[in-house]
Amino acid sequence: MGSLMPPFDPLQDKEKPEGLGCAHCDLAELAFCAGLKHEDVSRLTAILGHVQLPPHTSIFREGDSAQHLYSIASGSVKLYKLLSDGRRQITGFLFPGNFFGLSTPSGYAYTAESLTPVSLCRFPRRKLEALYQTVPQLEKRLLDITISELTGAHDQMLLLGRKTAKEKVASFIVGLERRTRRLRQGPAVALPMSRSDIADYLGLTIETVSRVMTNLKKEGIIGLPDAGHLLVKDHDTLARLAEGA
Amino acid sequence: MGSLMPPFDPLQDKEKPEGLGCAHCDLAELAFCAGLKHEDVSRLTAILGHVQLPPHTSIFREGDSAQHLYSIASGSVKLYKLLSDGRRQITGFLFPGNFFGLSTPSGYAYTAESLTPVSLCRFPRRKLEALYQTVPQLEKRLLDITISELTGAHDQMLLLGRKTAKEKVASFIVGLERRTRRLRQGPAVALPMSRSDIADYLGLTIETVSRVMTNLKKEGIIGLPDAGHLLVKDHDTLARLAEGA
DNA sequence: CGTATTATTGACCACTCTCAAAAAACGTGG
DNA sequence: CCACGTTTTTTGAGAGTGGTCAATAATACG
Repeated sequence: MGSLMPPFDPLQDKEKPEGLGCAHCDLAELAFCAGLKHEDVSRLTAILGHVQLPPHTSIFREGDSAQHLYSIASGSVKLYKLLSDGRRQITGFLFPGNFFGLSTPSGYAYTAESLTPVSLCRFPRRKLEALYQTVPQLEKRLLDITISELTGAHDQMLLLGRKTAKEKVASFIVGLERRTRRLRQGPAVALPMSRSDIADYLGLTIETVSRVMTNLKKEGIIGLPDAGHLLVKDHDTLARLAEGA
Repeated sequence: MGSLMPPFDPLQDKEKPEGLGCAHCDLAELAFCAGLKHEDVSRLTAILGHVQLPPHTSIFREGDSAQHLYSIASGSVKLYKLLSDGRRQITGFLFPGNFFGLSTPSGYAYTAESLTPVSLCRFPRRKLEALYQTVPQLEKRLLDITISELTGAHDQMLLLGRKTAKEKVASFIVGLERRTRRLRQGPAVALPMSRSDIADYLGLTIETVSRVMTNLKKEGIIGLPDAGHLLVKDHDTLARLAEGA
């Protein structure tokens, strides 16, 4: 499960200890550097640090005081919240170019954990906030990102509150396919998360997720070449299922 | 159902057609004017318009091109999304001081509708964005508001995906009580929304909401003096239920 | 390979939904 | 102000989707 998100070579980052990078970052147009002038990107580069993490490692926990913001260079990450008895809700799966760690004064609202080996850009919150004055574009960019995340959260609320199991799984696959489109070469969609993660993302059990996946496969809508990969065979039908039509 | 949110007098706004107000707006510390200098508040006042609406009136619809942002002066509002077959998810109930209408380039992500008679401050998006340059505080404020809404959305995802019917209703009551605390005089919490609205907010049916309410009442945790009002009798037990403990 | 973990499949069950009816609240007009 | 019809809420009986518990199969890993 180490090479599920292939487009970025972890070695690339390991070789340049700090400060470098970002110049040849393929993600320029994805990450929140998007649309910044070269000199402003340099200002960002000046304050960020690079972090490498193995899979299944906590990046920060819900309630921790929020010292950093993160952008994913390679690998994937999950965000989740827990109830006291262990029930878990995964609030998002993140991929290269995605941003996370924005918080209220009461600390991070969720736990962040690597799914695969990840390479992260880490921005000290204080320093980033100080940069707002020099690069006001930055704040605009963060607002846009946050609004876009809020919109996604609303979609997920509709999914969790009102969709059937089959519609939930279909929505998950459609969303995953879309969000990882530019990161793939082949037709197979990587599933870096476990069935348990998918279940906790959709408000279902692993058994139900497994049963629905099997049905979709039997109906010829998807293929499951191996655990860890998925093939969208009938995108239209899947999209129609996802919208509950 | 016309006077359920009593602390603000609709007449007050009717008498001053445009432009005035805001100076004696009790909500200064709630709304996004919070912490602005007097002259900056004036700049805001200069671009905003006042809107009065009767209950059960659409303010804007999902997908509409987003021309305005809104702040509630008095009354309450619901936000919701629909599936093609009519299934509905209410994503939020809003009260005086709350802000809504932030959107991505693809338009509003949800429909907004008045629950009671409402008095709104309406900000033209273009003009507000132009003000960012003069009043950078504004953008910071909007970012804070959006992050805070995103945090709330994550809480709601946990509720929708992982809480039982009883825990959902308890969470709803606790949240409503907290969010309307400074707007009440008496001990009774106003319920400006219908059972159907509550059901669509919690991902339940009206029957289940009604049954759970009846149970909570029989257990002496809440009181239901009349439809439209609710009394929290055992706040600790309710809060414990809400957290699933 | 052998062991541990994860995913699938099966049988059964329960929480919540559906359908239906009664009760209460609301609005309207006489 | 009350009678009436309408809408909303409550209550009840029964059903179904998805959950629980358990066993098997597949996969990962040392």
